[in-house]
Amino acid sequence: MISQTEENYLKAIFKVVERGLNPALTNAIAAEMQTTAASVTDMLKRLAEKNLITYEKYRGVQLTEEGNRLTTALVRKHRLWEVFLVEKLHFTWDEVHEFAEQLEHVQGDILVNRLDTFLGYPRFDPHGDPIPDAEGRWLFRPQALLATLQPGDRGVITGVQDHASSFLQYLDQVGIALGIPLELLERFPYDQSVRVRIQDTMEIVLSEKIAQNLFIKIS
Amino acid sequence: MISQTEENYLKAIFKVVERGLNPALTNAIAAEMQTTAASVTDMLKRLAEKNLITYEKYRGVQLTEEGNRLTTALVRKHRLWEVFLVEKLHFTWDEVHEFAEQLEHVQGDILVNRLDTFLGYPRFDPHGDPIPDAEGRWLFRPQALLATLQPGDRGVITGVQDHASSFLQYLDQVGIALGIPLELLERFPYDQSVRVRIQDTMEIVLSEKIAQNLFIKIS
DNA sequence: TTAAAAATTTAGACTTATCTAAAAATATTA
DNA sequence: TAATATTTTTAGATAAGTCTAAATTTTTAA
Repeated sequence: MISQTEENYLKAIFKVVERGLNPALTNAIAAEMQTTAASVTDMLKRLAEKNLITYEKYRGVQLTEEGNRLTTALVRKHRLWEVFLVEKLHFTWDEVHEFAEQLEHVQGDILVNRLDTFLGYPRFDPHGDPIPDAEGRWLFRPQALLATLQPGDRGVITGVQDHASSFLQYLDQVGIALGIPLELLERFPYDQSVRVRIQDTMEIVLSEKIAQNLFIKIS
Repeated sequence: MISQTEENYLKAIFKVVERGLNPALTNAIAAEMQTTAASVTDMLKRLAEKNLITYEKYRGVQLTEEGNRLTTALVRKHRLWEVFLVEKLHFTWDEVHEFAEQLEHVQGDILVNRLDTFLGYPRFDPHGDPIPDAEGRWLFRPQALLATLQPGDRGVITGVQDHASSFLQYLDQVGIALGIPLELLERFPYDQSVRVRIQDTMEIVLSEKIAQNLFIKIS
């Protein structure tokens, strides 16, 4: 058996690694978990004891195969519940995180799989993140940050890197949502902000920070 | 804040009281929670400290108004999730308890209320138990145990007292489900078993134990 | 009404998860 | 490469929730 706290640590390690830090270091995990390095060290010993991570003192940790399997299942649950919350209960994409954080700890593979069926086997969550299937397989799609596109590039908005409510609400306000066509018109060298056309009609200017957090699938 | 364990104790107290023991005694709560009397005593002190129960040493406990409000909300959540699991995810009525036990601990009033709306404001769960509304109001309906009916009485099956899987699966097997018409044909004095007609067509014999756990709304 | 039985509480210990403060190891930079 | 800064671990405490065994209170029955 694995506790909810242990599950949260596994996810934190997964996120740190996903962000490019591999092996994941104690302080990075502590920041992700919003706790102290001492608490993290304690937990890393427990997780290593359970063979969910490999842990080398002062050198950081990596998920084992079993740790990876568990973490993938967690991410799958989290994202499927997010789809449920948005599509069935009509929450907005900035409201679902806290609920999904709780729902992901509900145990029982059959429940997740029935939920998956009920939702029609979605492969991406409301933020555009991929949802692994029941066997833990990920479906990645080619996408690039808006900040890396060149003027003239066109595509469709496929995801967000930052999940902060304030960011998502801003996107709602300016009319940006997943699936919307977008064309990069020009980049202003002074502050790296970009002028884009969305929905093939409206033109708006987005700051570099926004462009650094929007994923586009170039067509 | 209230922990999941505290929530489970509140529900256990609620069940013991519902069953007719008021105030609820330590041993009855211990049996319900499948733990020791000593652990229960510890927890009763904590719950009394938080003003969720009134606790008199050696004399048992009662829910306070606040304790009752919290417990009602828990029962509401549990039963609404059961409806979701049966109606949307197509689980059977004997499969839903364990999942609902976990889902009921997910925090956030708005989530429960959205779920209620999504499900169409059901007032009874898959076992026929009433679901309190968002204001904590219960809707009771007149119903009697099959064991208390007289030959010639007719009605509709409205609920089960026992929720054990084996009982529910037996009912499935003999064709008994909520909403089905039933007529008591005769009671055999030897063992108090009953012969009934269901669906206005099929005749079956049910043991006294079954009759003691089936609720009928007499028409 | 008093002795025995049953129920309940207390005492003390254990586990998980957390913290602060101090010690140790690693990394950085002069 | 030696001194300093940073990171990480250890040591020792605390709180929640649990347990067993012993003590206490209440109930039952002779």
